[in-house]
Amino acid sequence: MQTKECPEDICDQLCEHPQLICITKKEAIADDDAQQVAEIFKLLGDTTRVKILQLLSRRELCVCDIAAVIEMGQSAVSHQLRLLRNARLVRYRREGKMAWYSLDDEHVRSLLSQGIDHIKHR
Amino acid sequence: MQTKECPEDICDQLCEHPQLICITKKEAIADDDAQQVAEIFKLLGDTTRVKILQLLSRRELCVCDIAAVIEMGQSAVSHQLRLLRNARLVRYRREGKMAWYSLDDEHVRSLLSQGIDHIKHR
DNA sequence: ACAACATATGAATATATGTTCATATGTTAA
DNA sequence: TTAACATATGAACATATATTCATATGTTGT
Repeated sequence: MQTKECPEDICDQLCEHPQLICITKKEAIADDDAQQVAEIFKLLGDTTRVKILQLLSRRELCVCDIAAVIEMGQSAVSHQLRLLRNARLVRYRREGKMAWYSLDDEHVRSLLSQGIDHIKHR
Repeated sequence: MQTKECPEDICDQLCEHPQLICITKKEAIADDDAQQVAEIFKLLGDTTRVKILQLLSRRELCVCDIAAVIEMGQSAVSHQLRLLRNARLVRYRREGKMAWYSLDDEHVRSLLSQGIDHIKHR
């Protein structure tokens, strides 16, 4: 982001419009923020993870039940759960041999349901 | 999704809990829907595209100005704009040599700003 | 028609990502 | 302790994706 004043826009001949660029740069999201935002959406940007998160948004489930419902291998599910866990989108608790997972991020619940709404209405 | 009744849950010995799985399957998102939802989030799940969409959410811009602001090559920007265009997240109009792009999806504007909020508050 | 320009696009490349397989870890019941 | 089980994880593989380079397309002004 810039802090200096924007020069007059000499342009209309040039493709790059200095003043417009200058103003726009000030409003631009910081690199680091953009990366973090992308990181969250990337996690929501996979069919398997969408399915898992949608299930977990309704109820707590153990790994093998998730695998059974979405019809994928235990290992694949476990790998995906690790990504979601690391990003703190889901939490889990151990109960004996089993691990019960649930959604741990209300923002994500909301983003997900908006995403689902989005595809329903168009 | 299932339509048949759920059997009694015999479980607690088994890992897979038949009744729970059955109920959960009925609530699960359809494969095709999950894929479409993931598709949208996938588009939001890249740093470059987040930057582009955030700029376009504020004002219409031409390709080379976008490139100047986010400091990337014209070609890279153009390729990304094509993805966004194909998914109808952005629209563009021609004005002579230039192409002016703007955001074309209010859901996406909302998702994006929620995503940005999300990383700000935590 | 030609040169200069803005944008688009195909091909190539490097990197990231998702799934599978084999196996490790840790718990329970006998 | 051992067997059975639920889950986690490393390695390997196949596929997807983002960027760059070179070049094509289409417009404007001379």
